[in-house]
Amino acid sequence: MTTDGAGASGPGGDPIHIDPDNWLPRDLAGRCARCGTGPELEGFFRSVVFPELDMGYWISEMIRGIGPGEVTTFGAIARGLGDPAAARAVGALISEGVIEGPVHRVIFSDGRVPRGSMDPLSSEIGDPVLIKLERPVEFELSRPPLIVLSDIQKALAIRAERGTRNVNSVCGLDVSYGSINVCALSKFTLSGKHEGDMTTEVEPGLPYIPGYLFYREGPCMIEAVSKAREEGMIDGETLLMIDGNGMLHPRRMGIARQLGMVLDLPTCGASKRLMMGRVGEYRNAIKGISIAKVTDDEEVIGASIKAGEKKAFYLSAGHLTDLRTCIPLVSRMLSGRHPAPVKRAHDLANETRKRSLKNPIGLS
DNA sequence: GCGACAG
DNA sequence: ATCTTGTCGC
Repeated sequence: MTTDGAGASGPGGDPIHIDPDNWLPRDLAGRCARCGTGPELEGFFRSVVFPELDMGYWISEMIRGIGPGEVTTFGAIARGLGDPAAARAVGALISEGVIEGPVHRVIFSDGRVPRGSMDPLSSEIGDPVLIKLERPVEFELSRPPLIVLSDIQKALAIRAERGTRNVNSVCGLDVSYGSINVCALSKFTLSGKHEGDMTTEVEPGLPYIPGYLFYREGPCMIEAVSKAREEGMIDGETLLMIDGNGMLHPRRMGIARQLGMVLDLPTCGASKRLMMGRVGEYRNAIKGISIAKVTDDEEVIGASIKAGEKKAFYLSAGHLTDLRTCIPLVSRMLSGRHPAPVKRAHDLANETRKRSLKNPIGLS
């Protein structure tokens, strides 16, 4: 890693250049495109990509170049990382106190100073009001990590198999976060009968960044699914139903589809909030269920499903399945507003995490 | 006031 | 997602 000392990017100033030679291996997207499927692709993520997901380190290396009297913003750091959508995640990491370096020199883009940074900034700059007049330092990374990660998603989208696979059961999958993090799986038959659960303690990858959910929860879920496979709870014809999106994603590679490709399993996504796209006209389906298409420029990327007058949820195909297959399947197993498998996995993950606070040896 | 980016 | 009192609804 090298930086160009100067830093001050006042009017006409240069951004801080960073050439991270040890952050992420070179040409990860290209390697992903050339990588095989099945265990080989899973191994690529487990041993090459996931160990590199250290956003705290990336941010620390960036802000160590901000000198006394200079400031930058949460948004500038996020842009430097490759996606402005990461601004809140940058703020969250800094407020957690896990970032090394002069974190007090990171302010809001409107000039406000985060709580806790006012005193150290005042002694460096004088009147904090004048901070507004400073031009925040920008960053230019030769290989922005979030660009690398989104390029991997694009590479996967290009090589994605479009066929469908026969399904013999459905398994909901969700993670609950706290002092410990718990991943839960809940298996159901195609007719909606509950068949079993599994929970396991996990470690997340990146913090949550919209569009990159797979890099947060994927490592946890892959770990949990591997375990469930070993125990015979799921096989190649188990449809994984994930709390999130599949095709309903800016790069058509939401967590459900990316996880499905990596694990070579059929997957679909069910989310509570619409991430993108336009909701069409609702049409009545079976048993008081109404359904509308979710489109992005003519392309159908998902469906909005409403049970009765309840709020809708958003279903999208992941890997080895399609909406036409998923919609009837999911419609037959609704539990209130949501599909039973994700609802149960969600509740189970939550309960298990909270229960573990009182009984630290209670995980299965 | 607008836009509003899954968990 | 999590942090949280009392409250509303099936």
